[in-house]
Amino acid sequence: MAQKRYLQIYGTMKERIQQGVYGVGSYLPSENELCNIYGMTRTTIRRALDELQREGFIVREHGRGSRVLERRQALGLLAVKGFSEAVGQDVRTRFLQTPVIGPWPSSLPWMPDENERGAPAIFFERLRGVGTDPVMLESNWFSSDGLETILNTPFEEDSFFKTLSSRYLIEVTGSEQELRALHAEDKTAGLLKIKPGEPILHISIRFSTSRPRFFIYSILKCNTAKYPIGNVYKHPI
Amino acid sequence: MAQKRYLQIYGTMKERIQQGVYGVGSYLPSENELCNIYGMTRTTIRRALDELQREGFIVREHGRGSRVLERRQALGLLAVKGFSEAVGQDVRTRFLQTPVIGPWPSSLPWMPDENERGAPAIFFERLRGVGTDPVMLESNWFSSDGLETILNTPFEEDSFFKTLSSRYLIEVTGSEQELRALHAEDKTAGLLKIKPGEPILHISIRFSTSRPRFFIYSILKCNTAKYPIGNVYKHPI
DNA sequence: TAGTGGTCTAGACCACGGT
DNA sequence: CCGTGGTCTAGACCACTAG
Repeated sequence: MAQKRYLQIYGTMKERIQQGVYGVGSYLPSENELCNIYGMTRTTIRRALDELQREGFIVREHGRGSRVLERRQALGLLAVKGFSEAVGQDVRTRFLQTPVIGPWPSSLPWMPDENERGAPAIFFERLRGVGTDPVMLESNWFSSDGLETILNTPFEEDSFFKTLSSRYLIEVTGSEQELRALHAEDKTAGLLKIKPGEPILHISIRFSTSRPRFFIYSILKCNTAKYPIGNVYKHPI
Repeated sequence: MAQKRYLQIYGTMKERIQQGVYGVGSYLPSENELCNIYGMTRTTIRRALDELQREGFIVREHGRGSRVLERRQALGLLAVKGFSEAVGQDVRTRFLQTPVIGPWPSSLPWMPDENERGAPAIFFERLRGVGTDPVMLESNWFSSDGLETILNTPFEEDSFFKTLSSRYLIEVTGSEQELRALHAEDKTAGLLKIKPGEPILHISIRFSTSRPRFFIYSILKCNTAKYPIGNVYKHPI
């Protein structure tokens, strides 16, 4: 085998996207067409497209096709995944603010669209720590439209996403993130027990969901001095 | 369909790993055994295991099996992928130090093992920028053992990884990363044209390769003020 | 050599989007 | 209704590990 077949098609498609043969916003040939063109089965074609999607070159749209995405201005270095209760064993959570109705924040990398701003936001805030060390301040916003009842009942198993799923049948389908290193403001510094101005890692996330035009916005402010954010990754490609 | 079958098996295996039914360092039942146990085909089983691997719960070992990994001390929030020339279009690179023989650094999250320290390190450093803005200082170390000839010849297409691959047949197979927000030291601040003490995002990476016990260590110091690190991710699960 | 994971084929049926 | 992507089956052959 000279090269893996899914790598051939992956490389070809990536090249053509970068060269503009398949322009931003346009659709790739359908999976069945690619099968015929390249003489591979759908499994192999799909494997290549899966990786292109993971790297943010395309999105698959059920019933429509695979659309070419705009390359982002930010440095595309990290393939980031969502929450998925990935925090470890010893993590403790304390509510600083249980869900309340409030205004939308002004400091997000993504502006909530008109549809979302039609209803006020629901906001909640938690402090997460390992043992007795506070390490992360988590702030969350989402549209109250249709979710007012979440104000009156506690989360299931302390998990917001599980509650969304089981009570409202809303599933997280994707996320978009930005990482920044910033000075800690006084409030954050106090909560994380560090000096104001110390560097803090800000992770801003926009979760997309199975409910159209419903997003969840989160800002995580992490003290990485003792617990850096980390992971292992084995390249599938 | 009550639930997708690959999600069933994914959830079951994840639960058992977290509960210690499959302890750290042990091997999961083989893919064929799982097929029989759960009455699914290998494709479906493998899809679940693929995701567990992506999230860092297991590693697949060709010819041996799927081994359960230790959950890391760091907060496991990001599934991070490697370089893969992911930096954008306008990115310019300037060598601050072309490859030279030198001592191993002392400030890495992972200590090079005895085998690697048997030979001195090769070090090189680059400044990467978008247009005229410097945004990232990249420092790299790896063992000189068998790679001395890399000192005398420029990289192919400016890419270290391409050079490794074509000239030494060494491929990157995985990476491990840690993210920290830190104060900029004077030297870094000068190069990135910011004030000393400003917050800087440090990304420490250990690349593993197809050559056993040969790793590449990188530290990226990023000024995220203008260009945050970012990405999109569509959850496959 | 036996067993494992890695790649690939050739189908099937379903859910979704647009006509 | 048809074409799209999403899930799944039932095989095949290969490459790697270990006894």
